[in-house]
Amino acid sequence: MADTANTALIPTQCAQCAVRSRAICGALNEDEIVSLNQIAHKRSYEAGEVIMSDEEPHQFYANILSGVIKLTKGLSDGRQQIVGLRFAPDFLGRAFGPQIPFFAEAATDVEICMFPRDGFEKILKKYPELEHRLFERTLDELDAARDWMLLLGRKTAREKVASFLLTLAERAQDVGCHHYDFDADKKVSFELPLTRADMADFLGLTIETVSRQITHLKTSSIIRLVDNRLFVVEDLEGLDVAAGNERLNFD
Amino acid sequence: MADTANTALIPTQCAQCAVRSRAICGALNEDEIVSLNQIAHKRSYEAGEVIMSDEEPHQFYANILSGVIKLTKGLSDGRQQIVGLRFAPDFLGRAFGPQIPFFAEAATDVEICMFPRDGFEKILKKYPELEHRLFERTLDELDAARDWMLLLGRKTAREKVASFLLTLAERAQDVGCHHYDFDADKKVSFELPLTRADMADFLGLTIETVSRQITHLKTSSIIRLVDNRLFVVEDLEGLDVAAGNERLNFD
DNA sequence: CGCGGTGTTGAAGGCATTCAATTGTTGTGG
DNA sequence: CCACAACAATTGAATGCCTTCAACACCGCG
Repeated sequence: MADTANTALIPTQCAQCAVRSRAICGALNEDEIVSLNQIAHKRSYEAGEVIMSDEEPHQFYANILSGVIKLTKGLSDGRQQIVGLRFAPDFLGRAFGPQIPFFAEAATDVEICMFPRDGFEKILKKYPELEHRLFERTLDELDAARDWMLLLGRKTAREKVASFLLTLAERAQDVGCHHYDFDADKKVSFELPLTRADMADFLGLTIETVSRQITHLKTSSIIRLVDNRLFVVEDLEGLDVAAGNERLNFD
Repeated sequence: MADTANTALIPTQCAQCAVRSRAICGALNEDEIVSLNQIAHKRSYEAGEVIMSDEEPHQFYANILSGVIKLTKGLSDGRQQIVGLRFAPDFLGRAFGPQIPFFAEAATDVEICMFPRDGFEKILKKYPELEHRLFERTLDELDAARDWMLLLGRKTAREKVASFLLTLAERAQDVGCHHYDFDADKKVSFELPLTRADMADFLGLTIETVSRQITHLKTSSIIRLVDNRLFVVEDLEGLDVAAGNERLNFD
């Protein structure tokens, strides 16, 4: 039976893990985490490396410890679409079916905590709470995917770019890493984890169009770029309007 | 009646249900189905009626018995995007969270088998297999949503329309209701369950563009229209090529 | 310094949209 | 049965947004 609830039982790797409470591991109690930790090991990837492919079953599931992973689908003539982005405490892998219908590729340098397939699936069967947690995450993913469908199908280039930046800004606010507050009034700032090409593939645009829209947002004093990757939001409300979320009513 | 001794336990409504085996109910054994049936009742909607709204929690979950339901999201200025289509044995409602971030609207006349929220959630807690089944469906939905993101972001109008028709054609083949085989060689045919306007909202296009692309597919002898809703696929391979899935390689 | 990778900017063209008009379909009442 | 209205779908012409093609700027690195 389960031992006395004792934090000392938690493996040091997990105790020191930056994402444990927010990752799916947060659903587990001490001995559950022990059994998961027993099969886990860390691995890192460099930007551009393929982590999982749609061509062969993935041999592991994983938590993302740091970095950003892009999920991509492509057409035979080379056109590509990013169908999902995974950040730090997110889970990687399709439960129950080892086959995933997309590529998972490191967008930045990435660290993951990986669990071999068989072992993880056993644990998944054993602890329903874990499956439940995965289910809820999947539902959130689906919501996000639907938001994205609205963006891809109905928004203009300007709105697409603004929406994406807004998402990143909100993320930065939530995580509390708007580390870059030059001014007294704290502007939100964040590091873009993607190249312009990736941004284009995410938004269903071309590189050039993305670049032009960023320029436009700059000249509108809605955002400012410290460098190509570091964005400062000067006018959050303006960005929201540019994203097409709020429309001023002058009727 | 092919079933064994216990069949008598199954409520008549369920025994006669056309979708039972394929719906989530298929995951349940006899007494489970009894308890679900106790809280269930049928209801029908006319085309155009809103079934669930994002403004208030939905008071029930449901199986679709017949008809097609469209899930829509919109921008404040009226632009709309269909983010999902639900057909006959599909499930409706977001598990665990009664709030859904979209509208569910009857695209055709619809019949559903509805379960009050509280009761269904209790049963869901009680029978893990039911939750598991819902989870797997959610994963499939997510896959479909990602396919659609690729379509919305990267395909041309021609490819979009062709892809959609191809999906419907495949559905018709699977279900085995390519009822409309004029000729000896069986051409796939199906009834379009949407107006041109809905099609446009699904594909991220305008009504006019959808119409033009259908016309083009007609003049290319890839499809034929018996009437505005009844499509016959004359050249399935041609449709596949038009959809951008297969590209002939002349390299 | 030259080079590749990444990002920006400019000009021309194309594809989908917008605006507008017509045709086809359905249902209702005279 | 037909006229008529209301809606759905098609077709045409013109505009516009995004793409395509091309050139250039920027940056780190050998």
